Amino acid sequence: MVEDRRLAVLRAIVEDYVATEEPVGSKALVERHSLGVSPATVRNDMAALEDEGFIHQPHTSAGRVPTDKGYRLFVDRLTGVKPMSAAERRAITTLLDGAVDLDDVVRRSVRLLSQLTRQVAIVQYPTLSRSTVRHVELVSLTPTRVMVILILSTGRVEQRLVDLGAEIADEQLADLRTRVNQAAAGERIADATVALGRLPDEVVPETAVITREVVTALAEAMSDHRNDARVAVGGAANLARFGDNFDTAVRPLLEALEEHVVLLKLLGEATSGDAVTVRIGHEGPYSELSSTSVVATGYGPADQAFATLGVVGPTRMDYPGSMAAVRAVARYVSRILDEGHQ
Amino acid sequence: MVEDRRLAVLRAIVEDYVATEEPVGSKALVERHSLGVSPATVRNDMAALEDEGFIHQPHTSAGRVPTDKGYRLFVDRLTGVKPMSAAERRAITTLLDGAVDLDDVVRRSVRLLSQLTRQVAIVQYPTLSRSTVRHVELVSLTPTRVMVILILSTGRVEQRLVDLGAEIADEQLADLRTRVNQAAAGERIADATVALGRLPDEVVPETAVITREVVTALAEAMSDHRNDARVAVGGAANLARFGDNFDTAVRPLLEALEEHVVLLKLLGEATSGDAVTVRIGHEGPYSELSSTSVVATGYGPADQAFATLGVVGPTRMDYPGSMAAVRAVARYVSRILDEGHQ
DNA sequence: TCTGGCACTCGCTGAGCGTGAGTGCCAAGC
DNA sequence: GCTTGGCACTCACGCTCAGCGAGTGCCAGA
Repeated sequence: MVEDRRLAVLRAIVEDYVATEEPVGSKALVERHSLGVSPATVRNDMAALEDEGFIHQPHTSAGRVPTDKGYRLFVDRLTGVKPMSAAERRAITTLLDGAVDLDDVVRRSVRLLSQLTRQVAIVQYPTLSRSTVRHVELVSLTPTRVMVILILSTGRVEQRLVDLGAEIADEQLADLRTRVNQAAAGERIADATVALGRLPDEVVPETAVITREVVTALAEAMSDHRNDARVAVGGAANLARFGDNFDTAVRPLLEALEEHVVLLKLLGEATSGDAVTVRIGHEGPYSELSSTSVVATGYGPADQAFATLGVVGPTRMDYPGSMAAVRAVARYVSRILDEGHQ
Repeated sequence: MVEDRRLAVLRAIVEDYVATEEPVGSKALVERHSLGVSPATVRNDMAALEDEGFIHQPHTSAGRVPTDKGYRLFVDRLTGVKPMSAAERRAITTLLDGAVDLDDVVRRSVRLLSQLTRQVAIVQYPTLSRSTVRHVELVSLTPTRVMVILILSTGRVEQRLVDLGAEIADEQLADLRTRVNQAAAGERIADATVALGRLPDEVVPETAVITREVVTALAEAMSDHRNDARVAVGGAANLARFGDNFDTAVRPLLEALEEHVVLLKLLGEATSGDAVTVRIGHEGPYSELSSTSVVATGYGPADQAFATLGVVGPTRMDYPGSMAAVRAVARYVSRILDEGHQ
């Protein structure tokens, strides 16, 4: 009844405001939407919505603008699942199927997401917690420095440069390589770390120190810490589209994009499980980003720990469209990872 | 004499304009610089400089602004080598010495450059033309898909996902791995490509197809094509500092930053050898970037093909400072790569 | 509960005006 | 032959102010 119409009015306000970027008035509203009532009625509803804090008037003789609370209600109760168009589906499949490796999947996903949503896209590199060690390679760069390369069953590769502090002969290195691989190959990360931890005690004392250095580097590479910290960002050029409020919106976001740790926090806190989550304006932890929203979700092969991906944009954004795009890309990427992981 | 003073006036104009971002007038000029002449004289010089096209007047009754030609003269004849401060040197060494691998060196360099110059920094990943193959790893993901991982002597790692089109047994894969490594390990890229090319003819016919797929992927990974196309970008937040002329300067640059191919062209054309090169405004190939300049240089271990790094910013930028920073970072990175390469 | 009418608010726009930084030119001086 | 002080001139910028119009709140009647 009345309550329903009020929600319809709110929805109409959000939609119009997102489309026009201008405060929307009662008259324009009835013209553009078939609400079946007069502007006066809409005005009453607007007054009520404003009392409840869903919309806000920039100044007396202006139209209304949704508040964060208004967007929240819109997102929670007023948006259905917006299906992707055929062209969009095609874009997703063709672009992502061409990926040659894991990094490429991530890079392409970022590009895809930013193009679909015309927002800034952020994709976290998948964590590797459940994967197993495929191979460890030790490459001698100088007599005292070794590059440790860890290859995982997912195809993910981690590298570490190790300064041994002492010279190592080629045979020693070969022996060490064999031992490390015997201990770690085929094992899950966690198990491999344990097995490797025992290695220094098993070798002849002279090489114990060197072994320890290598094992430490491997352990570090395996702790997904640094992996967690890696994100790909794309579509920053889309920021150009909201050229107004440059200082309040664009600048802080541009700064945040440089700080990958901040981005991860942004993505991480917005996400729970594999549902698409939306965080609107001030709901986030950063006051400087109070006029930006985050739409994010977890993704990953079914049996693996989640990574997250999503988009960041102005609170005045196309939530249904962004949510649909984020969901679709996450699903498709998950499927690719699932295949790759068998 | 007169000519000398005119150049001094040009230098003063450039310096003041870079500092204040405002057209500079004759009076302000004599106040801030000890030119030893009166404003009237400076005005005469300015008129001459304007006739020659080195400076320009936005409108009558305004001060003068350097033209691209003026900046060019400034860069070519009026800037000495500006030494880095002790603090800056320290920043370079401490930040770069902490790098764990090649990718990390690049990432840190970008960060460093953008912080030193307060501009957008771009670093191309080093090419690998002269390096040798250290190891090739084949990881079976599904019965018909294999991840090919190429490890080079520089520590660089390339991955390719290969769809074999047919199933491959574990023993077959192990055999193939051995053969590939026997053919390629220790060889230079070019030689390895040749040796690998012969492989499909040497194996039993049943595995020839599969072998060919793998070899093709390796050859692709070794051609430095995709490597060349990789760049790291940082400091986009610095764009926020020139909030004026958002549309003419910030937006096109932001868009260019997304297009790594464009960036490479930008860097590449600006660079020749290991000298720091400056390209100013319209001198570049992109008309949209006519109000930005590029300061770039080649870098890399002495015996290797060059990669490039540099900064991009408004034509109104601190050229001496940027050139010094670019030169210093390039040198230090080259040294690190030299060590790593022994 | 909805609607039409009406008075009111107030940001936006554009015109008009004063101010001052900066110029170009000229005649006198070193 | 440069350099300099003086002087008239130009013109962007900032300010004020009035008119416009979109939009509102309220009220009385359907």
